[in-house]
Amino acid sequence: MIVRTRIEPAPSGSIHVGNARTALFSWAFARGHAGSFVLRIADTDAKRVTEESFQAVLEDFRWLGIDWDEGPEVGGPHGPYRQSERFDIYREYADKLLAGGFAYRCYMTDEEIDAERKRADAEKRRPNFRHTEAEETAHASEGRPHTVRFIIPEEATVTFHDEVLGDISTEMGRTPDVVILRSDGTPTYMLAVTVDDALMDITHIIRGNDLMASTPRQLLIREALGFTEAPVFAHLPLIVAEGGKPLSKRWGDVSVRSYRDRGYLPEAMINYLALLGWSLDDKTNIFTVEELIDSFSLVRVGKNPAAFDIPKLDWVNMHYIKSLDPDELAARLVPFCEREGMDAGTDEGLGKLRAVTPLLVERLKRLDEAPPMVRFLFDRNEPDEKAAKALEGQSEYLNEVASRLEALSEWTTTAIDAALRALADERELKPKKAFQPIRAAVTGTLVSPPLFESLEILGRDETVARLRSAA
RNA sequence: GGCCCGUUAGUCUAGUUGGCCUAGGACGCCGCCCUCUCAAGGCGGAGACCACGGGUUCGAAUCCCGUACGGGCUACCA
Repeated sequence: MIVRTRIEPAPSGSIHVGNARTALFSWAFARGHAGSFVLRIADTDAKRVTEESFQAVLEDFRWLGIDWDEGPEVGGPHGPYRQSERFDIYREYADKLLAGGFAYRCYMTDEEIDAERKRADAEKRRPNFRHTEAEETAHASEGRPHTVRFIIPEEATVTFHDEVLGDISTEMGRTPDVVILRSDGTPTYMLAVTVDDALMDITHIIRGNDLMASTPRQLLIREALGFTEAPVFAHLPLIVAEGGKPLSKRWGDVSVRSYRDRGYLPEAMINYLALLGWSLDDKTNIFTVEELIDSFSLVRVGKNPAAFDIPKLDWVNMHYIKSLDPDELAARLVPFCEREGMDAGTDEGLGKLRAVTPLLVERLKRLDEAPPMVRFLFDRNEPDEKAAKALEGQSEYLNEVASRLEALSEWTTTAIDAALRALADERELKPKKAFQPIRAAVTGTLVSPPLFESLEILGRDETVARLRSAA
């Protein structure tokens, strides 16, 4: 059997980290089994889907390094891969269901449906949305709009095996007949996903646990449609916020894009996401995508929800930042610096960044932390409040520092270091007392990369000029 | 209300067939060291009666039952 997995995102802008994790596992599973990974766009509710949000989804996957063998832009033998382009197919299957007596037209208005739901609830039974034959003919001749509902056999107990959760058995007695075609003739998720998974020969349906409840219904539809071979199911534990609450916008940023914008590396996101609900072994925290693919297995996926923990993500990200070589890091820093108004994309700008990266690499958790640290190389900024305070009454000292630096025979970190320490010794100043005013004068802040190295990179003329002007 | 799922430290987890678990690793936290700021790094530490209550067993985090708590679904969203 050739393994085929898929991810089916709804294109509502940048993907949710939970979807990214699901995609990652589904993808890793396919890759690890020399199978195919299909990207299918769940845009049956086409009204609010924009081209922009569709592109955002593709871009997020590309950024993460998750590629697809079949799907938008690459095509494939089972296309099209946007459900909005497959409506005819779904209608055809809905007709089959109708013809086979597995579905019926429901002419009820929203009000009627509401009322029936309330009644059913009070009577502790499932709601009934069907019509008598007479009603149906009447409604049809009036041209009343209708949906198509799939009949859930009341006595059915659906059983399936889940690779993560084990055997699941569900009694369908109170599950209402499910809408498969909306009144405008478009299919719902329940129909589209079932038909597509079957038609596209998906062998392993790996998806979020929130969709587990829909599995029995999909199995029933599948069976009614005559698709005899059932796929393997694996429902992944949900990713939640601290306290086990749903990871919603309310909690904070949940889109992949927002993490990208804050300077998380794609390799770090992949690594961290893989740690949510899965583990390589009892002690490995850091691994490459290749290692993930090689060792990923559904058996090792946990059952319980995982909380998204930013501090740990930061730690993983820091690890990957450290592993970048200086040129690579400098290049990745450019957009973040430009965003903050620095002229970092030029040869000169890149040169400055390249020079400081060795100093930054040990102190960045996120790429977006770099701009404030390197700003002094691009602008002569006004001292901030704390820096201004550190400069008070330091005129004479700063002028002396400037003179000493001017007198240096060579402009190197070692020479600067020696000169400034010598001066501090002469004046019996503790290092901190001696160096903070200089840092304040030159960088405009009390927090910067190591001082002597920073001065060397800045250059003698600029350093001296800043010292004199702050004095 | 109904159907289904889950429950190891603040967090992610290891714990595959019950004994090597006096529960392992990581993040975070605390302390010390290093130190020109901020970090990083090194060393050490606290933190879990394995949700709770019953069983089964010579022996249970691991098996069974119940309870509590949490979550998902119960849409003409996916």
